Amino acid sequence: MNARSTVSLVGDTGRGNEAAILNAALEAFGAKGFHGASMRDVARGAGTSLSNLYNYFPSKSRLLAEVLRHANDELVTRLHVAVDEAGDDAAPRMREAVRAYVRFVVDHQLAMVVSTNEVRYLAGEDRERLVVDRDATQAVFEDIVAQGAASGEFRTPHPADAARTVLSALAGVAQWYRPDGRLSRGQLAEQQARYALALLESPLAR
Amino acid sequence: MNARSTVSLVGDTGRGNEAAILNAALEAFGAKGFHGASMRDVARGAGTSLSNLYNYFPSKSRLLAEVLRHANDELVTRLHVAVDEAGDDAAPRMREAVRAYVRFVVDHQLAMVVSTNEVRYLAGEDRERLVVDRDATQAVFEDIVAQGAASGEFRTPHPADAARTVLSALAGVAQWYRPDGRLSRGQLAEQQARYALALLESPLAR
Amino acid sequence: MNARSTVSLVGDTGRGNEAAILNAALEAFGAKGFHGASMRDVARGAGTSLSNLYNYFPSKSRLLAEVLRHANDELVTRLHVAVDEAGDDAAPRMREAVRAYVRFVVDHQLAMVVSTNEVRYLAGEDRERLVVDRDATQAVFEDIVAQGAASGEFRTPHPADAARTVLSALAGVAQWYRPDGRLSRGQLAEQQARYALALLESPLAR
Amino acid sequence: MNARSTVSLVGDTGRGNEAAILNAALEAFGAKGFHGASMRDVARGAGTSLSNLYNYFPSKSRLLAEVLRHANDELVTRLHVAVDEAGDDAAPRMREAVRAYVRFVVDHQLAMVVSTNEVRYLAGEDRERLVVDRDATQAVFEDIVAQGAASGEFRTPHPADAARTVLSALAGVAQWYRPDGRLSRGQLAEQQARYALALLESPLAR
DNA sequence: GATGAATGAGAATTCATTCAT
DNA sequence: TATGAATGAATTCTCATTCAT
Repeated sequence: MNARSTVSLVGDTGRGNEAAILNAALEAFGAKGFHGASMRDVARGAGTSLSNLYNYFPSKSRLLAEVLRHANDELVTRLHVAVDEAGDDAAPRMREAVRAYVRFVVDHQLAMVVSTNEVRYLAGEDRERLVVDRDATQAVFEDIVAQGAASGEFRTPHPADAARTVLSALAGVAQWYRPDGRLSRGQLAEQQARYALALLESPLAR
Repeated sequence: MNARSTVSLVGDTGRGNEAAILNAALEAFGAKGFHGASMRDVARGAGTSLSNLYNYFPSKSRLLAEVLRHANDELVTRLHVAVDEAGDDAAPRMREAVRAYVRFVVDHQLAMVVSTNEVRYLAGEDRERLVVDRDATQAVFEDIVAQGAASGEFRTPHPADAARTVLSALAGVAQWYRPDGRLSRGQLAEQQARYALALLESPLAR
Repeated sequence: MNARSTVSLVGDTGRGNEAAILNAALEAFGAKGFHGASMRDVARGAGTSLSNLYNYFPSKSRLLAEVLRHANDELVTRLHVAVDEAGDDAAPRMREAVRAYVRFVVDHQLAMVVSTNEVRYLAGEDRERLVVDRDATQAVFEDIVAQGAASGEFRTPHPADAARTVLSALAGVAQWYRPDGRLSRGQLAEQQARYALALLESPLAR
Repeated sequence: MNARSTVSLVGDTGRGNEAAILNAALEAFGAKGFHGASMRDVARGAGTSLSNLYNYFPSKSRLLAEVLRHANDELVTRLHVAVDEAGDDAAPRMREAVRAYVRFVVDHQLAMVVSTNEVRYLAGEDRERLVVDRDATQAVFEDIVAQGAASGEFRTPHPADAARTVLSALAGVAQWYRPDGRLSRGQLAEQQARYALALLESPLAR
């Protein structure tokens, strides 16, 4: 069984409609983009009134910021867990990082798409906080590539550039993935892991 | 000297302000996104009046469509020229395709960014026409990978998936590239070519 | 004393500014026509902001539709009441119908004028609903004429055509009536009743 | 054969596109109303350019004025001809006047509809000139009714009021007439003549 | 927390009209 | 006479946000 319906990004936060609003915002921003979606769209999706939105979030921008924060937190957490459990060698660590990333895309594709497409509309502190989160994700991959380059497991030069390229390839997955596609979640993860290791010129890549 | 200021995508079309409007639209959509940019922004950028825009394009959507058409036409043309001149073997053909793509990104980064981020706001016929153009780009890479897989030059299985992944990596370049960056245009192209060939498991990849 | 200032068509609806907006719309459409009047005109007349109009009516068309619906509802109601109280014979029933119609014109001339001149700008469901209402008015007159033709009270052939002609004559009243005119409300009604009965070739017409 | 396609109101005026523009304006104003129709609509209908319209008519208002003048001129002329040929007695004169009016409606329904619905948008001199024409039409009917009332042919009191009512009934014809209707042009004229004479309480009314 | 009403700014688009050619 | 390009004002409608309840 391939299909796996995307699950709400945010679970109950113990604060009334907050989770419903965040999830509705994710859906609205995903469907129409930040500027294309209106607060009315979000309210409708959350099943509450327009003005009640402002009891939870002071502005549309902050709403977007919170949505993206939830998405990135979850991704970073999953990456760290996966890598920590992968032992000490670079290749298996990279393999697990890719797997975790792909699984996140499959579970929360919309969150990834919105995260990619709408960050640009953040400004000020919100933007900075997001950049930090982004960098944390990037750092996970960079560290592994650097480690592998040092140990000889990866023969690619310029670890940072290579890591960035691996991440670009992974980000692409969120753009084209369809839950009813040919590959299962596991197969997709396996495939991307192979691409990544090959790109990094790991002799272990099958 | 690395920096190479991005050049206007559209040259004089022989019809009054048309080129100025298209270029201003590209800039506006690039800076603020399709919904974030207003027709006033475009008019201001083109140095004409708001209402005059509508003597050239019947709607904001069609304006976006034309911008994207110009961008994709140019890219597809460049790809075909590059590949045609690259001889018969898959690896050099892929290398030239990647180089041409990267050069286009460097010359017209904004066009690539807008093309990637704003296609989703097209609808109806405009969208379909764009999809056709997109598929043409993808086909160039797929054909090369398939040829290389058949000849043994590339050992990666699933040529279509691999081609798509290469393109994702390339699309990423447009998102982070800065003209004042560390790598020259040529170095950047070279690097991406190496990543692509490695990813495709070409034994020739250094 | 003849003059009788036209009274607001719509009384308080229990929903904020709704009645004020409907009455302002009636006045604006009456003064400048549907396309000649702007939503700004309506807002100004209703003493509210332009955008607030859209909290009550989703579009200018729907606003027109509601205005016309109120007008026609009132007319049809008055006609039915008048006819029901007029006994069983066709001639007095026709006389009362005409009287009621004329009284409505005098009380709500603007509503009648707008109703006549602007229906054409309705479309879709709104138009259909209005046509139904219109037909109800026409049916009142047709039924009476048909009854009178059957009983011999009216000697005109083609009851439907004759009824339509009577209604045309009555509709004309709304176009030229001025409250400060020569005839009182009662005299005007009497006169029109005489014309109608004569047209229908009733021997009772004096 | 009933159907009789409405014929262009204005024939060649010996001045380039003038007739085409006037007829296109009639059609546009008829279809969408004065304010609902744009000069672009008129230009399209006339097969010429927007700006060329202004070589013939200095403004939209004047264009409307000219259209209405042509329509009313033709109607008044037809009425005078018909009445002059009808002998000296009031009843046959009225009959011929009604016939001529109905024939005009059938031949140029659109002109009548526009004439009725859009006069209100004229202002200043244009309006005054139209009112004069209107009054000429009304005078034709009033004179006949007055003559008949004096001679005893019509027993209705208040000749001016009665004449106005007859005209209202006739104006109604333009609003509902359809060329593919049940009645032929002749039958329609006959029927309306009967209604008019009956309304006027002429003993000769059959 | 929750709501409905309210608002000013701004959106895309259309308009009648002008002008240089 | 004819045109295409241009424009400023106005159009309908939507927006994010506020506020009294």
